[in-house]
Amino acid sequence: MPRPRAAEAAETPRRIRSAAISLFAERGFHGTGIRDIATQAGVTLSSLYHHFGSKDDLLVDIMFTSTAPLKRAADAAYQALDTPCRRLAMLIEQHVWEHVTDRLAKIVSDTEVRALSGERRDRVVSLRDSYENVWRTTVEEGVATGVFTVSHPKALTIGLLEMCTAVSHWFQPSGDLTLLELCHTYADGGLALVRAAQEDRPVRRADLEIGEPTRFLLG
Amino acid sequence: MPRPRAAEAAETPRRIRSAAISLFAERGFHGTGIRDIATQAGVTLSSLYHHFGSKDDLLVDIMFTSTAPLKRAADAAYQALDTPCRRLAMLIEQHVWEHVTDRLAKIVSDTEVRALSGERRDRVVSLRDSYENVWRTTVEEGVATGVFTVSHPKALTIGLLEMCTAVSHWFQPSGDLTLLELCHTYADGGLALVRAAQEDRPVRRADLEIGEPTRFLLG
DNA sequence: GTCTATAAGGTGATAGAC
DNA sequence: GTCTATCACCTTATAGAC
Repeated sequence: MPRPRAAEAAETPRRIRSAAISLFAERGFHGTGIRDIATQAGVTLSSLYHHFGSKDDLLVDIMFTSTAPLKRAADAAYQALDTPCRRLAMLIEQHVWEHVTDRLAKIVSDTEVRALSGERRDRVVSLRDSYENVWRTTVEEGVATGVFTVSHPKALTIGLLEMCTAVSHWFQPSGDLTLLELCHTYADGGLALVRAAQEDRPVRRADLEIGEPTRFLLG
Repeated sequence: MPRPRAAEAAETPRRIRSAAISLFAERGFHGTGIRDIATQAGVTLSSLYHHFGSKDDLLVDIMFTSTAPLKRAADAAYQALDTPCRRLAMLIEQHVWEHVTDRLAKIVSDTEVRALSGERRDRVVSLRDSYENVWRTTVEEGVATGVFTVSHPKALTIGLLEMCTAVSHWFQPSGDLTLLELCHTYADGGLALVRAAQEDRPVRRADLEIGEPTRFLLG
């Protein structure tokens, strides 16, 4: 018994998208030819253009397909959990989890925004901003209630986000460190980070008397 | 009185390098044409090829010129300071300082390694590894002496490094937050991070009962 | 050291048959 | 929906005069 035609038809764009993701992640958007994608997907050039209007459209499609689930999960977690600590921990763990399980698409989403321009770029940036706003809101509410103590919340929040994003570039699960352990470790790290200005913290920069950062840089 | 000829001659490659840095940072290596660089530097195409053997050579030159001072400063700081806390704080502050004051070259160094291959790539990666080894060694010594308490040192060290690297992409000095304050804030953040598994830390992931990261992701 | 001119091949995208 | 063939352009790099 043959598969339904609709399922067969939907298979081709999926293969094209998958081929584009791995090539864009490895060589970059401008480093990848439209022919390379077609070849790796096992279709001809014209077939590719039948499913995607342009190379730019293909990139936008990849970015939305990659970012939208993360935004949905962030909204769901924010709604379901009830304290800044719980929300931030879950945001961190979801972000890390997705950036490992869907790592190639995440690399493309996080490095190739600059390849877009105009309205296409605006839509992608807008979705990413709405996702990051969940993080920012969570941190701000933690600072407002006093459970987070950090001297410059915005700076550390974006730093924390980038730290979690970067797992796409280096992490490989092993016996030493599974993906789940990585998520837990980064959640604890993030919670420590947003309390970095706690008064009674034992090790603080100001007590070290190390001078300023330019001390070994100039000359 | 005219300038010395040597200084005039050395000015042209400097202008070429500067033009290439800003274009590679903005559009990426493959998104930048060799003609764009020549035009922005105010020289002809052949003049560019007289100073740099190829587009790849130009990229390698940029990466070495950008990374070498950071490695030198890291070695100097490691030698001059005497505890893991002091060394790590200074490594963080130097890294952040350089990634802001020389931000375009750092963006190129950090995102375009994939554009290289073969021996050129090996040399660049080798220099970067030797720099990161100073960080790794510092964290390991802190763990060995017990002043750093972190469940997975490698994972948090590379995360911390990426967090500091990312300042190139977003930070702009302002009245709210100067570059020096950013350096200090990140040093304190880093010190909090490498003590994230401290037994008596008040807010810990395990106490939050939030479930696992897939809770809001599947379905 | 810098120039003009050009080689040699890759690029995104389309036309039109089947 | 998929194919072959092709257009118009852009790319890195080099040749050879001055």
